[in-house]
Amino acid sequence: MRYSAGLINTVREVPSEAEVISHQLMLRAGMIKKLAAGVYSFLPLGYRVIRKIEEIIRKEMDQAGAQEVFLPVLCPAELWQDSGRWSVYGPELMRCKDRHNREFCLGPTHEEVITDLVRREVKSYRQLPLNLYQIQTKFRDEIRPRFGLMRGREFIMKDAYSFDCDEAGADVSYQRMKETYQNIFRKCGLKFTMVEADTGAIGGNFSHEFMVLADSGEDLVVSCQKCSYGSNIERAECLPSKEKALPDAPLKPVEAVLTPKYTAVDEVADFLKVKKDEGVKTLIMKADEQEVVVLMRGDHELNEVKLKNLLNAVDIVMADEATIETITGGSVGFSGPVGLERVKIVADYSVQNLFNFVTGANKKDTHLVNVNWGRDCPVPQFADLRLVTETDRCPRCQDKLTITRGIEVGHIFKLGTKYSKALKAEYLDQKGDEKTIIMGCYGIGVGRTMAASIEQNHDKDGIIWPMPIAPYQVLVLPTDVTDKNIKDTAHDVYKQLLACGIETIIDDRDERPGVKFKDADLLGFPLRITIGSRSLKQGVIEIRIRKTGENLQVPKDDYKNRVIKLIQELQPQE
RNA sequence: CGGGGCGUAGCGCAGCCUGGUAGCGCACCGGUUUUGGGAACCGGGAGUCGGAGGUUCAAAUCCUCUCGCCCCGACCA
Repeated sequence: MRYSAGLINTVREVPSEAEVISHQLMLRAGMIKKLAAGVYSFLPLGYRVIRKIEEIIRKEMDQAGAQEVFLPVLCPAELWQDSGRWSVYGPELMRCKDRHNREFCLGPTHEEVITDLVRREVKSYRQLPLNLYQIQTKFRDEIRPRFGLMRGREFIMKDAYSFDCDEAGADVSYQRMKETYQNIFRKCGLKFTMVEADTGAIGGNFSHEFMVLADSGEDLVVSCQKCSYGSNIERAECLPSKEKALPDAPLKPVEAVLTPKYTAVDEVADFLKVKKDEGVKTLIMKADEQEVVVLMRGDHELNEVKLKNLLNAVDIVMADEATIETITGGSVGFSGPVGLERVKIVADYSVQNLFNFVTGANKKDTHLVNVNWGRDCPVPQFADLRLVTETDRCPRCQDKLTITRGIEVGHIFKLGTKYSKALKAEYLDQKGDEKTIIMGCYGIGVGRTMAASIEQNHDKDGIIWPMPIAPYQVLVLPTDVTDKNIKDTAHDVYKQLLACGIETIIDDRDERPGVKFKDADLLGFPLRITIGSRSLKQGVIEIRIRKTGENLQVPKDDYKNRVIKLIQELQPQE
């Protein structure tokens, strides 16, 4: 590729729309361009990266025995009504109507479509197991598209679906995808970690996420320093807190204390001279329009996903002021469990062992001290409802936990029969009995993987592409194309490398060297060969490694071998 | 959807408060000199000032409405 013939426009200044580094660099490198919020065009260099990631995915998926298909983006509403998700998916589903007023949606994921296909095609156990995948544009009308390719409303996703006769087979399929995903991300040159995850709107029994660790990540990843335990914080289990021995002395009588204007746990604890973990905070939530009171220890945070799963709710939000006042009869900031009737109360395990604790009085500017379960308020339902913190211990091995930010680039689910049952995807087994197919589904965000790679591989000068997904492996850079000797040598090197099957681009623009060096760094090609008067005089070829900044001077007759070797060395190690 | 911010040339911004010729830097086009880490000078093209309505002799500027975009929360590959 000749640079001068390419559509490559780099920009010096950071566009104001970009917050995270991958977004900034992709815009500055002219790899993507925004058309609308969360909707991006890929320009030639950017699209080359996408295609490289896609090819790695295809190769690994095919090797795992999966077959590629291509499903429609436009999906009829009926299928979604059958699965029940037409109403559940909410405004995130891009809906539209055709000229006959029939309803459709733009596929945000394809369980319905693929299950429909399979139920029509598969009749016998002889046709199973099956793993079908596609790489395609998905649509989700996200409330807030963010961070460029990281969270778009239109995005490229690889989605795969497995179909098995029984649980054992489904486990094998799941396991195979788990390994395949690790291969894919490793071959893309990413550092990642696999964690347990919540199943969310897709549903199913259990799932794993593949996380690229990066500060800009939207997820929090909990991992054990000792064993292999890793989990999305949404799912991370909390070990029950150590039991506090009940006091020998009889429980103290409840007392109301004036705490004017103090609503925050910190303030109340300070004011009453107690520790934060000696108080119970009371959250009034709405779970699908049903009010529920949640009790947490003062120093803990609610994990909304756990609450959602406990209540089997679709949507959880904080109740508004009016609702809180109706339920508690008091003002916001002074809620407590005492005297609450006719409302569901759930509490985190950590408050189970508290006694003589502090809580709101459901009365303005008032808190209660020495509250005790049973005596002063009903004993609520206890459950694991809180967010893990770094002071918690690993639920598997009791060692220390760390919490880091991560970008979810892949997610695999064991679905079970959620969709096959709803859509009646069945087969006949050996005995001729009708059985429901067991499913799994497996997603990879292709654009997000590209963004995550940049988050992980960049420096102050720009992108540093891992070799396997770089738009070009080598950039040949003549410092001055008006010098015939330099120009001819550069073109010769360029042709030689192409002849070796190396993906090469030559910066044949009539620009000053500084401009070309800056662009080379920004665009992030792994290897750069500089042809200038300096190296010509010395009779050497100069190879620069983007990642390390190392400059190699190699003999003219050996440079091809060196380039080939360097390309190999820069491949991810097995 | 709630909270905050921003819409002026392809990009980054000034001008708005106090109404009166639409500006700067980068990028782009032509020219001269330059050429190993974002060159200098000369000349040039490019703008419905997000949109609609209003106030006014006069609106980028004041008022009302509206649309878009970005950031913080709920969603997720």
